[in-house]
Amino acid sequence: MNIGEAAKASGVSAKMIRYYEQAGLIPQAARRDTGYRYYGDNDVHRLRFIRRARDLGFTVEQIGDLLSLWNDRSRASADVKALALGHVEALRAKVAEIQGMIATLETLAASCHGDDRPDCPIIAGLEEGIGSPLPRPAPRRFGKAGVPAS
Amino acid sequence: MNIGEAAKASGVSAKMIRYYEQAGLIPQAARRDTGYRYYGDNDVHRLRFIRRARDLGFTVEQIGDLLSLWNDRSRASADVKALALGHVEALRAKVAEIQGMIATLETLAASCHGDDRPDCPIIAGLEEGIGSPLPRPAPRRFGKAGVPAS
DNA sequence: TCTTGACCTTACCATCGTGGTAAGCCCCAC
DNA sequence: GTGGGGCTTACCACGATGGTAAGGTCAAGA
Repeated sequence: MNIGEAAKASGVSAKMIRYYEQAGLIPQAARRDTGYRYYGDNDVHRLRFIRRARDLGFTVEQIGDLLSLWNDRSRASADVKALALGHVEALRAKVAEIQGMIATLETLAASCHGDDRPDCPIIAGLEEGIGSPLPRPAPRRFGKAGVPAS
Repeated sequence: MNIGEAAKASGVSAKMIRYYEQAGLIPQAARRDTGYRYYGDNDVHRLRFIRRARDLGFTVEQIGDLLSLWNDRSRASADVKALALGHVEALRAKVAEIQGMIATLETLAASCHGDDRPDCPIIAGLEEGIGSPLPRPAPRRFGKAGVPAS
């Protein structure tokens, strides 16, 4: 099948299929005489795997590792589990970070009467520094690759 | 003071100060004869405000709105509160999304014995589709601008 | 006075995953 | 044979941030 059909069958856009190929996540697709890529069921299977891993928040790089593990029929399941649990830890850290933001915002919002009057503790909180004067530059351990945007 | 001092005083890197200026978040800085930008205490105050808003996960665009509200001494506190609570909603959605990922991963990991043997339900889950066959393209309502990377 | 090093300037490039666009070729159905 | 849709590559864009390079400036010390 052509790339469009593979896209429909796998849930990965044609655009992203080309990107994954270029990124080395999937092998170079076979080509027809015209230059069109063509795909078989195996390829779609692999793409679906990738799609699901993305839905679970793995980065493209991590998916590369997962694919290696998938293809290595003799690897220990412990290796896979370690990768998965490591990712869970990263996700949890992200959640904690966001929940900290939520808590601060809710505290501020709770003390804001939210009516016609102009004075507002939310603005004041941003001005003055909420709890600590400057929460310090944030370790940013999960920057960029932490969790995909969507 | 020069940009470096303003950066230290505000917790915003010189790089980002220039970026915020270019993005219209802060007005064009005054310049010395040499072309050096210089800043006063007001500017640092504004930068600190921005810094804290970023720490709370507001996007640069939203911070623009916040700054407008800050500068508009006659706006209703309700306007600020609405912005803040809207953001809280977006953050909560993000948390829910990530927690869904965590739940799935933990379910998979729990059923993986995690020893030397190669068979692994985590890989199988990615292959077969975890719960629903294809979780469907994800509404992606909070893409890009949802929550900053770090 | 000259030098040195720290600071400033602008203009680029990279990240990460995704979407868009444009120019041009290909294929199938009518 | 023609039209519309699919395919190709090669670009640009996003958002927020960091990096680098090439060049101007400033202040302190020799």
